[in-house]
Amino acid sequence: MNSDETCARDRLLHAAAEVFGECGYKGATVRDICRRAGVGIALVNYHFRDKEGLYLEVFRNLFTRALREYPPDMGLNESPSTEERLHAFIRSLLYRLTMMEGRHAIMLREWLDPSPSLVKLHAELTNPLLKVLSEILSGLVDPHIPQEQTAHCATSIIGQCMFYSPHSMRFRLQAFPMYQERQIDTIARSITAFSLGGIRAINEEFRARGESHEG
Amino acid sequence: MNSDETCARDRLLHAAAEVFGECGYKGATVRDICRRAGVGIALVNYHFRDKEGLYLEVFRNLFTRALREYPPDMGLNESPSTEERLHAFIRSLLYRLTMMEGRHAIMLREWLDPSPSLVKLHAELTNPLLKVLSEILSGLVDPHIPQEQTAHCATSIIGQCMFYSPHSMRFRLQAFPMYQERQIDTIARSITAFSLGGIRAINEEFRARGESHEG
Amino acid sequence: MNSDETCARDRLLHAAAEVFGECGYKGATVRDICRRAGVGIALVNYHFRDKEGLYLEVFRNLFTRALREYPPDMGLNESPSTEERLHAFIRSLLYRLTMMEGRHAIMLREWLDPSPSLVKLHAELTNPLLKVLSEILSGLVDPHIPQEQTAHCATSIIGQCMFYSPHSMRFRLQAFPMYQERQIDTIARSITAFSLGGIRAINEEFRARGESHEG
Amino acid sequence: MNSDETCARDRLLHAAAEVFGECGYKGATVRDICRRAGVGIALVNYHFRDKEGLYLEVFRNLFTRALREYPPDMGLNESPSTEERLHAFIRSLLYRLTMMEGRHAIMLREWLDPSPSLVKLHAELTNPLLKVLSEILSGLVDPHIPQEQTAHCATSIIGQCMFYSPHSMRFRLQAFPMYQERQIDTIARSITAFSLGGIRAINEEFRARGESHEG
DNA sequence: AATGAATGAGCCTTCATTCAT
DNA sequence: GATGAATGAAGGCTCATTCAT
Repeated sequence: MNSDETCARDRLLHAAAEVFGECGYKGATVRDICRRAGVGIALVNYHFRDKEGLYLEVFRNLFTRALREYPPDMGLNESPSTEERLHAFIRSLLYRLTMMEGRHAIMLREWLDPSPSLVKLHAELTNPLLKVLSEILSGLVDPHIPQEQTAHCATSIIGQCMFYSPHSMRFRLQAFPMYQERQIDTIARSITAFSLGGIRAINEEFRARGESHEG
Repeated sequence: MNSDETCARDRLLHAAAEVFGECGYKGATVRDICRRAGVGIALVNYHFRDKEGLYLEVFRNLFTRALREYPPDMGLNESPSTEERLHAFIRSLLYRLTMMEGRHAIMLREWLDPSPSLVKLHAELTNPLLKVLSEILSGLVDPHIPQEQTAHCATSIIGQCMFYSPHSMRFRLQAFPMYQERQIDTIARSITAFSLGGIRAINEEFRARGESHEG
Repeated sequence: MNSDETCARDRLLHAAAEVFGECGYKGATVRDICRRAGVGIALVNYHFRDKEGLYLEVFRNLFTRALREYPPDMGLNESPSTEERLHAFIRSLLYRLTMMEGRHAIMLREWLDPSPSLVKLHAELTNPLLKVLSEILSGLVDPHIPQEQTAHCATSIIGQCMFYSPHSMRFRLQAFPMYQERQIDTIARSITAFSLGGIRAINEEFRARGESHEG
Repeated sequence: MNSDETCARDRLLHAAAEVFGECGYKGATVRDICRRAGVGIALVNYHFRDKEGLYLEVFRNLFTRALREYPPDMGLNESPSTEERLHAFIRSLLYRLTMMEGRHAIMLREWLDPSPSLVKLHAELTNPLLKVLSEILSGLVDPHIPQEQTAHCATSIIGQCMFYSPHSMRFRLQAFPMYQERQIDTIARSITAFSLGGIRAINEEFRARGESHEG
């Protein structure tokens, strides 16, 4: 459609995001990507050196673009409460995951089943986000609770969000209905409430155990 | 070791579980599987018709074996409470996931990124488990809460467990420490407590909203 | 022609000898070789692992076969003189070179411009021949002549023969007439006479210089 | 170093001489040549029409430059003897071959294994040299000896020199020591002595045969 | 004079699959 | 029940070449 407007390099990135998302790294073929982009096969070697180089660039592009569009403090007012910050974090994560749907499914695949060669880049891009979550949790979890337990909470929260990915098992089992983009806010509220309740329970259990030890 | 004792078909299944687990469906090669199994290449077609047929059989085998060893009511006494049943469900799921680790990572891959052709079998095997969870949740979630919200709770619970899979992103980012097999019980307790708190919060929120509507 | 009689592996070797000889290693294509052999493309990988593996095997095959057919003591009677042994050596070398003509030109190419990966095998196969020549020369060259000078004589002899290769420059410049197989004996006699004269001259020069030093 | 001083065309020729020499015609890539020359890829087509055109030009350049530097009468005094002229011819040939070593190995490759498309140019450049050698030999070989036999002598002489090429088999087998540039004169003397002896032997043999026929 | 983005043919290799035994 | 020789389609990648600037 826009094969005459944008430059070939960008068309290649665009098509690669689609194909990698649909077929995964191994399943995608350079030929198919170039055909969809409407460019010669040799261009992937010319611009990105490799199939892997192309993949890496696509990944980086999508990740940063999604993060720019849906940052972890998305839609927060001036002085948000910690609960609001957690909600924003969860909501933005869900939005990013949803945004990747269809032509940008590559990111989801990478989250669910990372390619060995991309682990480094992945960690590089993801670690800042994890730090944000850790910082939010430090305002919710009892400060005496051991670090490990807090990490479990973080894992629980991210795990819930990831599992809503349209590429996860949940999507295919059809036991649960497919969710629409406009339902994301509902899901975000649900996960937030669920998680706040979970954290509260962890706190209570910890305090109860502490008292029984002391008493 | 037992390459001379067990029959070729079983050796093939064993080797296939390894290779599919290590490399994924696309990444695994029939040649490699047969080499590891110590059998001729044509045997895969002879016994399983296809690479896909072999994959399917491996999947069914591992799934049912894991389910036999760690059933969803694992370790429950005679008349368990609903909370105990949820804990048993979560714990058995974690054990099954962990059991598949290493030699049998194929299952985890399939959960995270199902092959299209296996969705049917997958649903066939998984749906009974989801029914069990639904039934457990029906004893914990306020009966007036809409079906959809209950489904969200189920999704949250399974999502948490899945995310502990050693093949998921969490495992590779190293922000969280790798867990040992003996730590599964700890994780199971944590997820159970977190989820019970989550469900309680969902219930409370629903009632609060209901009262505000009524009042 | 005999594509139904001999086994595929041999047909492949035969065709490869032809194509490598005509086009060189780089210039030859696996596709062309397989087409000429009347076999599928994957067979080169199946039997020889690589294009290089095939090349290596072709080389070894031709070399040993030529050596079996025209050994360096070809046509010698019971107690040959040293001159006769040199003549036999030169004649057999010319015969081997000529035998390679056409479909077996690969060897000539390898002698003239060795592939890096084959140097080892080449030396392995050639060194015994060089030892034979050295031993012959030790009966012709003055024993007081330094080793290096003897090596020069060996080089001169082999160089003369090699240059008659139908693939060498001489062949293409057309300043010299192409030689027929039946002329090999004439050429062998010429080179032998030339070389014996050369060795004699080297001996004389050495002695003359020695006397002038002494006197 | 002088990548900014000399014009692009010359830098291209220089780099091409290197790369062609190292990798041969097929092995060399236009991209590599242009990268080494520090110019755009399209320039080879612009200046030389073709990869082959570039090769041809490089060849002609090197050949004429070597011939200018080491002409076949190199270092001769006013009225040289025929033997001295043969020595000069051999010595200059060895020098030219050696000069091409390293950066300009292309010439040696071409002598050993000429590209079909260059045979014409090659003959054009080489034939005058062969005429010089023929003329020298006419002063050494018995005038009654048939033309063909004289040609054999010429072939023997050139063959000996060519075989000293650092790219020939001799160089790689390590059975003979590598020669240094300063040893060229020694080698030239050796080949000259060897060849004069050879020619003398050919003459003697011819006369002996003639007498036996007459007598 | 010179560039570099872009191309398509073609190369080597791999892979799942089959057939004769 | 089991083998392994043999296949063809397809994949990633390279290369000489051209075109617009």
